[in-house]
Amino acid sequence: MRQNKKIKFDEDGEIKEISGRIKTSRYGSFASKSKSTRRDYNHDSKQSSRREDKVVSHKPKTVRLDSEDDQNSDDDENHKLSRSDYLKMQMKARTLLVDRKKLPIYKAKNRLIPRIISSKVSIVIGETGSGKSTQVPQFLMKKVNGGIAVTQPRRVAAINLATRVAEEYGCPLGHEVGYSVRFSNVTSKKTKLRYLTDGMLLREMMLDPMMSKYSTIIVDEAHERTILTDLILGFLKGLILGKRKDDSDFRVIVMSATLDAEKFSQFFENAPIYYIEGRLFPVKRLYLQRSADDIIDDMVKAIIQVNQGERTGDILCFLPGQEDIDKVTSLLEKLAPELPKDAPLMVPLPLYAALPPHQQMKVFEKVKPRQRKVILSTNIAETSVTVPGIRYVIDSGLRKVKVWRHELGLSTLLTVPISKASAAQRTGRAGREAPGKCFRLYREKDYLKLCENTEPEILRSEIVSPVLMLKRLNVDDILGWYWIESPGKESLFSALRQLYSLNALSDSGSITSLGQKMVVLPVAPHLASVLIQAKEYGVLDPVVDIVSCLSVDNLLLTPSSEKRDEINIKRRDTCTLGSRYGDLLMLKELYDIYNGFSDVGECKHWCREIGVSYRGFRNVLRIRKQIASYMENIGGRSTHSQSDINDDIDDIDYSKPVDPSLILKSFLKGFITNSAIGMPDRSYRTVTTGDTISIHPSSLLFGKKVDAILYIEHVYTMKGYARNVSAIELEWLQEVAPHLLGSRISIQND
DNA sequence: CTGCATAAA
Repeated sequence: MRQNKKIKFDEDGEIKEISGRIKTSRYGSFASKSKSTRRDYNHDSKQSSRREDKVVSHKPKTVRLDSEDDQNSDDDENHKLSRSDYLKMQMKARTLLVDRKKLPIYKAKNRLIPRIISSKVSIVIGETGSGKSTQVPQFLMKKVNGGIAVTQPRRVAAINLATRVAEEYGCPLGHEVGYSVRFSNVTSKKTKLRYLTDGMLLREMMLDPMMSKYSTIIVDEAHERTILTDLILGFLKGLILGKRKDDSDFRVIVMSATLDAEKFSQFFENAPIYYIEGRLFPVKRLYLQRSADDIIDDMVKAIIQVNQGERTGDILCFLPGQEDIDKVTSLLEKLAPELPKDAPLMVPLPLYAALPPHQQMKVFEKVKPRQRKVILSTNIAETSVTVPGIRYVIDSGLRKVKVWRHELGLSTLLTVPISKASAAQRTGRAGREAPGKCFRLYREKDYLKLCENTEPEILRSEIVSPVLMLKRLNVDDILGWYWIESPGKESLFSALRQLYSLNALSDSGSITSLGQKMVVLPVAPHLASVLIQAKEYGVLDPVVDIVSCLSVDNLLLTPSSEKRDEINIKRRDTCTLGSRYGDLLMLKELYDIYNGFSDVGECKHWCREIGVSYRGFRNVLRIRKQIASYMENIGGRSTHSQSDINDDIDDIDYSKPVDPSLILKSFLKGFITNSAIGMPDRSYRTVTTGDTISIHPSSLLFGKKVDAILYIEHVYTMKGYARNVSAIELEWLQEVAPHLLGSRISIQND
C-alpha cells in the first residue's frame, strides 16, 4: 500500500511539509467505491437544476421573514389586485408549469392523487427533488373541500415553500396559498393551502382539537422525527380513530424522504405507501482506508487533497462542533496561501448556528475565479441551510447530540457517530446541481456498522412540555397514548412528577387551571411557572424581559479564545447587578442598555464589544411583546403589580429599581430542583442528589463563591456544569422548598 | 476552577 503510506504524515507537524506531500498523493487514502447514492435522473436537461426545496437560494424573495408584525391579512380589501398584476402572475405561473411538468411527481399525479384522496392515511415517500412538497398540495387544492395544512419542521422552509407555490399557482402570497409561522401569519379568509411549522399546527390543535378548518393534513419531512412531528402524528391518529373517524372528507398524508416508511405505515394501521423517485445527481462515495485518529488533522488533509485533485466546485465539510470548525478554519487560513498555485485558492468559511448572521451569509457570496469555497459546517448544513454550488462533501461522520438522562435529571452533550440515513443526507448535498463526490473520513466497514436511522428526538429529550400538551387534550393514559415511539415509563413519570410539582397537574393527574395557562405560553413549563409566579410577586415586567432573553438562542455569543477574557471583564464591569446576582440579572441589565441606545450604529458597536447578538436582541423584543400579551390574556391584572402605577405596559418606568430578590425568587419557584449549595471546599452540591456541580465558565459567577446557586440548565460535558447561574440565599430555599434541604445543610456543617 | 449540535411556540 504505497499510497497509504503517503497519507501518514502525522509525525511531522511542519505544515509546509504536509502540503508538499499531499500534492503527490491524490486521494490515496480513499478507496473508491464508485457507487452512487441515488439514481441519476435526466441530468442532461438544463432545467433540471431547479430543485424542489432550494431553501436558501430563494431567500432574497422572502421579504416576510423580517416582517415585524403578526398581522393576519384577513381583510380582503387590503390586497386588491390590479388586472395587469394578476395577468403577470398568471403568465409567470404558466411559464413555471413547464418546469413543474418535468418533476418526477408529475408523471404519478393521475394515479396518486385519487388514491390519496380516498384513503384516510397515505404515506408518500419522495426523495429530494421529487417535488412532493410543492406539487402534492397543489394537486389536492382543486380536488378537496376544506383547508389543506402542510407542516414543516422549520420556519424558512414553510415560508419558502408557500412563496414558491403561490408563484406556481399564480396568486399573491396570502391569498389562496399562504403560510403561518411564529410572528408572521400571511393568510386570509380565502387561503385554501397553508404551509405552517409543526409548532404552529400544535398550537392550533391546543385551541381547536377537532382541527375543523382542515380536510387534509400533510405532515412533511416526517423522517426527521422531531418531537413536534411525533406529537402531531400521535394526535392525528387519535383524531382518525376518534372524533373524525366517520368524516369521509378528512385525510392525513405523511411525507418522508427516506425509505423507512414501514414504521409510519404500521403506525397508521398499514396505510398504503407510495414511492416517488427523486432527482439527485449521482454522488461517488469514497472511504478512508484506515480509521481516522485525529479528525481535525484528517479533515485538513482531505480538504487540501480534494482542492488539489478535483475540478471546480465548492467543498462542504461536516464537523461535530464549533470548536473543531474554528480550528480547521484557522489552519486553512494559514495554509491556503502557501499551497501550490496550480490549485484554486481555498476560502475557508465556518458555518454554525451560533455564528452572527452576517458571517453565516458569507457562504452564499460568490468568490473570485480561481478561488474555491470550503464550507466548514455543523449539522446545520444537513437540512437547515442549503448552500448552492457544492460538488464535494467531506464527512467526518460525527455530530454532537444532547441526551437527556431522566434518571440523573441532567443532559449530556456527546459527540457520536451519525446514522446511515444521515450519512446519505450529507452525501446528497454534493449532488444537487451536478454529479459530485463524497469523501468519508471513516472506513466502509465502519459505515456498515452505523445505525440505519437517527434515533428519534423524543427518545432522548425531556418531555415535560409534550406531556402537558397531552394533558391539555385530556389524555388520561399517557403511557398507552399513540406514541409512534414511546419515550418510556421512567421518562414519562419523571415528566408527570415535574408537572405535578409545578402545580400544572392535580392530585388526580388532570390538568389544573394553572396548567391550562402554562400550556399556551410559548415557553417551557418551568419558565411559564416562573412568569406566573412573577406576576404574584409584582415583578412581571423584569421577569418577562429575562424570560424573553432566555428564549433566544445564542443571544450571548461564545467569543473566540483570544477575546474571551476581554469580553468577560467587559461584561462584569458593565453589569453591576449581574456580577453580584448572576446571569439572569445580567440579561436584564444588558437588555436595558440595549434599549437605551438611540443610535443604531452605536448599539451595534456596543453589541460587538460585549459579545451579544444585535439581531438576537431584536428577537427578544418581539418575544417580549408576545409573552406580555399572552400574560395579559391568561390572568387579568395582578393585584399588586409594579406596573399598576403605569397603565401603559409599553411605557415602563426604568427609573424604578428592580428588586433582585423577588426576581430570583420567581425563578426559584420554577427551578427549585435546579439549585445547589456552596461547600467549604468551593464546590457546589445539588439539593436534589448531592452531586457536585461546577459553575460553567461562561457564567458571570464563574470562580465566585456564594452560599447557594440557582441555575437554568444542568449539562454534563467534561463534568457536571451549571449554566446560567444566579446567586441565591439559603433562606429562600428554606422558604420555597424546605423538604429539599436538611440533609445537605449537615454536610456543610461537617 | 475553563467552554453547546439543531429547531420551534
